[in-house]
Amino acid sequence: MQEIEKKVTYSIGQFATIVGLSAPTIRYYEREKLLNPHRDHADRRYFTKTDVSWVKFLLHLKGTGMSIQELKLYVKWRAQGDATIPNRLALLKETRNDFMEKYRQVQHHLQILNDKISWYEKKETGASHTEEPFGDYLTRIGHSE
Amino acid sequence: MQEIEKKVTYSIGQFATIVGLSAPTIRYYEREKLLNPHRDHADRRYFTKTDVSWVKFLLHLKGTGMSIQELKLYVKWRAQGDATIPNRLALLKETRNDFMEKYRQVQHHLQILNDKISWYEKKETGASHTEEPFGDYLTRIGHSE
DNA sequence: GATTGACTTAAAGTCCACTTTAAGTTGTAA
DNA sequence: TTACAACTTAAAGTGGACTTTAAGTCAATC
Repeated sequence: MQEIEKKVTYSIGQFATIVGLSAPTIRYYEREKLLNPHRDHADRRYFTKTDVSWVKFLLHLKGTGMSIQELKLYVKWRAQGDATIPNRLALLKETRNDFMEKYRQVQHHLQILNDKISWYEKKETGASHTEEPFGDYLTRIGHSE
Repeated sequence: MQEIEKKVTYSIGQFATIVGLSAPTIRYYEREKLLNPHRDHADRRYFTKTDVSWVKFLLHLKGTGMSIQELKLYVKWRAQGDATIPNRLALLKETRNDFMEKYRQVQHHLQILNDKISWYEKKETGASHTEEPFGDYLTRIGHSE
């Protein structure tokens, strides 16, 4: 049963749909050496379930802020074997550090956005007599800046 | 005392430093009509504390995912007065919705990144006999995909 | 056997948010 | 009064991550 499953392959179009990218993007990733699909007798790419997992993993890394260049580096190191594990680990930890920093900032941005929405809602409801400036409002609720 | 405070002004260079942008970026924002600073007798821009608060607020919105185009729209509506409050509120709420969606995705990306780091750390420590593939590891800890 | 749709390539184009360049003006300090 | 830093403008350039174009190949269906 698993023997049968392992033979499943996808064309670039199918693969692109599965992973949520466009076919040109898949080709672009291949040019950047993030992927290297198999080729059939007519030189057409085909992809396996392993490729699906792999690109999904890359997209997770990308989603935490890694650039294409950093992904390339990671992929290069990976191809060089276990000796580069410290390099890869360092890269991932740095990525996580940068991510956490941005994450904190973004939470603050969200807080201000929420405050502004509340302020507008209050203004809409309270009609005319509610004329408190947004800056004062922020200070009052303890979110100055 | 507040009378004195109110007269504080900043040159574009000082202002840029305060808000954490470059002077050319400030000029760019002005071209995009997000800002409009005062001018002195020699046609040089000067900025007030109100401008500082305003650009900081814009940067909070930007930080939640609003594009320059969306900020321009917001600013345009703002200039049109209270009649556009519903428009602004709708824009901010849409921004928040999009933000929350991305936020959830990004949390998942982070989880996978963390898992990968743990997996490498385990591999580094456990040395040779720890040969569990990452996919299996994810499944085992309940973070498949 | 012709049409269709999905594939192939290399190269050029796009979008966003700035950044840099080039040429010139102004206020202060030596 | 000359040097210098900080400002002014319009326009061109940059970087990242794709996307589009153009010209062609191939396999399956009518």
